[in-house]
Amino acid sequence: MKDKKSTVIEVATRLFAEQGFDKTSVDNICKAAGVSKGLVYHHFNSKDEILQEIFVQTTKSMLEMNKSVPNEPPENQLVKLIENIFSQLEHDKLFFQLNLNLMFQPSTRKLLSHHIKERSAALLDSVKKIFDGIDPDQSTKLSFMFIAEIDGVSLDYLSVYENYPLKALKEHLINKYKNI
Amino acid sequence: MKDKKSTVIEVATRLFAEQGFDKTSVDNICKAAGVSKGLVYHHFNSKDEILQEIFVQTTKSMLEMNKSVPNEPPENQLVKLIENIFSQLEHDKLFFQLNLNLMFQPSTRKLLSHHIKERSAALLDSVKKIFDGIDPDQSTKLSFMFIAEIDGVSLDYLSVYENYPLKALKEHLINKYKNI
Amino acid sequence: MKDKKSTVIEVATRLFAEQGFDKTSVDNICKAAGVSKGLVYHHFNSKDEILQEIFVQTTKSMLEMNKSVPNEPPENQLVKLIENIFSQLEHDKLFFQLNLNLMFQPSTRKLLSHHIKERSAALLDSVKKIFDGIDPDQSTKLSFMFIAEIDGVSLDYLSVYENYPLKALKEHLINKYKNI
Amino acid sequence: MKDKKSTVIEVATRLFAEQGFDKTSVDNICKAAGVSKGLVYHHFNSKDEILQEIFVQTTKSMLEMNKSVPNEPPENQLVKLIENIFSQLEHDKLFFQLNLNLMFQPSTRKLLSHHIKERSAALLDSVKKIFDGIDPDQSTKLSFMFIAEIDGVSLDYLSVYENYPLKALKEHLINKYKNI
DNA sequence: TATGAATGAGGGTTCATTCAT
DNA sequence: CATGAATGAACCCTCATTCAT
Repeated sequence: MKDKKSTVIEVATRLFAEQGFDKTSVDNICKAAGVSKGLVYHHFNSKDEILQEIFVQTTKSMLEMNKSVPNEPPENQLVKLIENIFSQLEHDKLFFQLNLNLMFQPSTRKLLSHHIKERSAALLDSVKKIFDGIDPDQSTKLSFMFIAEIDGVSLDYLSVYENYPLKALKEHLINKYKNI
Repeated sequence: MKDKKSTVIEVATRLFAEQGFDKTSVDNICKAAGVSKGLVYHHFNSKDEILQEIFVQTTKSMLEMNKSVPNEPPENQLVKLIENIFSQLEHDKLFFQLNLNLMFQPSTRKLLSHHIKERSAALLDSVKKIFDGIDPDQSTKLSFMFIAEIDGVSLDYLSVYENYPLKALKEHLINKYKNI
Repeated sequence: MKDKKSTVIEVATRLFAEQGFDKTSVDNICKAAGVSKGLVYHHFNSKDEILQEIFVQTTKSMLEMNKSVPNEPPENQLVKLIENIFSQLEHDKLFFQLNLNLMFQPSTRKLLSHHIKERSAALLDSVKKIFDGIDPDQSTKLSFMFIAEIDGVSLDYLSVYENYPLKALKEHLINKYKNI
Repeated sequence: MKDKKSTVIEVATRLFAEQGFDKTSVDNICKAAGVSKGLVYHHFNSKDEILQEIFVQTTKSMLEMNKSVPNEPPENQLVKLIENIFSQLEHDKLFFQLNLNLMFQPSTRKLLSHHIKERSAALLDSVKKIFDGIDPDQSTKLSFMFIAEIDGVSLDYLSVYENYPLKALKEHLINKYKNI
């Protein structure tokens, strides 16, 4: 049988993604997870702490996903990275949506500010390593631009436009970066 | 003396931006605006309605800001649009932050979904009109890409990275689009 | 009809006296006072604040009770004071019991520490003024002794011994002080 | 190594004295004592039972402290008793404070009512035996007065006045009783 | 003896909303 | 237009106690 603490984390992650952190009560989580309130507060000191644990786990899996393959030429790494991200985008919308709303909602932002900084720096670093192999002089600017493109597409796809031409934009970006 | 209803809207806008919609109570608004609860509920049927009125106003001023100048060549229009947006980004961070968190927080998203769709369509339309003058075959894709770039930069600048190289990215985009 | 805020204060005073502060829930108070929780929190910021308001009121009425009559000889003042206090002791046990448990229970002590200091100083001052008219050199010591006797009798009568010989001790003290 | 049950008693005594019975959770005790909840509930049936055991122990040591020396003249016994109590008062404030708040807080009062009666009667009895040797006709009244003086001084010293003239009052009482 | 996961009732507090004035 | 008292449901959290291991 699965660890109850893990169950709580899983359920909470889903509910936070679907309804938002503030609109998800601890009671919601308990009922959805089939556990008592006491159990939740036995494993976590507060609702905030549940969120923080989720964010840290999420960061780990994002970094895992973006791990570059150092032996390949940088252009290939970029292409693979793009393919990776777009594939995830399609298959785990909720996961990305959660991260967007955690980062932009003032209440959760404050709560996670330290973790957000760490994660962002790590992601930038990982992209910059690739661009250092392409154009060291402009690698910072290019990295920020690359990240902005990814973030912008994600945002528009996930939260703005229905019928978003995700595939077309993926091809567009792959074409742009494979011959950069 | 200023209209009390307008005062409420102004104060609510600021508080929603600073603290988030859910964490701002009607009482907060009343105290900050120096009016009574009765007054607020005389002008608005609910807290949700305050938010909707804010969103509609915000949409108007965003469209105003993005209004193209039809007589100029499309490249110039793009450049002017970019300059416009980046200038606003710098001078009214709170305004953009509010829009980000309203759109990505599930609770407010639902509330505003109709208005969000309208606004997004209008913005897309206004950009697409310009790209139609450049490359009608790809204007949709190019418009989405353009919007993604703007949105991504905004998002990273406003909510992710401290010391974001906003100016460098502005120049980068202007260079990209002025000779497209 | 009586002010609901006053009703809450009255009911809370009684319940705190009967059950203790910690064992009296806000819900208890609401039900006993026939008001809603919202009403209580509309008038008081917290349960603690209710207690503080009660303590301040109590202090006022204690000082009122101990007000000396400056034109009389000090011995008479002492006798009147003793008679006053013993009469109150008999007729308002709950009132004194409340004050005892508020002052000795660590949680309420902390909460009220400032008010407790003020009250104690005021009471001491009021007694010392009388003893200054009897023996200025020893007035401090005599005041503390007098207060200790009163406090000790109160305490033993209210909270220790059933069948306490309150009258006999009153006579004893009156005899002691009328010819001091 | 010390008995774990004794450790629990010691820790609980300290915490009850510092924070009050109601504000001390079983979990507080467990953590401070370095034992598990299961262990505590193995040795005690309930939190209340811990308190009762503490009170009984406390009573024993109080009676021990007040034990009179029958062969001496009663005046000397009184003086020795006063010196004993004041010495304890100075050196173990927490111990006395605990007893005060246990006796005056309604919730703990009820719980301990039987033990409180027993203790009080025993103390009165032990004092009365001395006064019987001085003035059998008035020994009851004198005993209650004596106890009231001691209790009043303790109460004011422990819980009311900072900078209490404890020594002066001790001398005052010793002078009063040594030539009674 | 000893652990700590698990329960569930109840605690203090917040808040959108209503309504008499 | 304007006030603010009043409601009641919901929220986060605490805690004495139980029990499988």
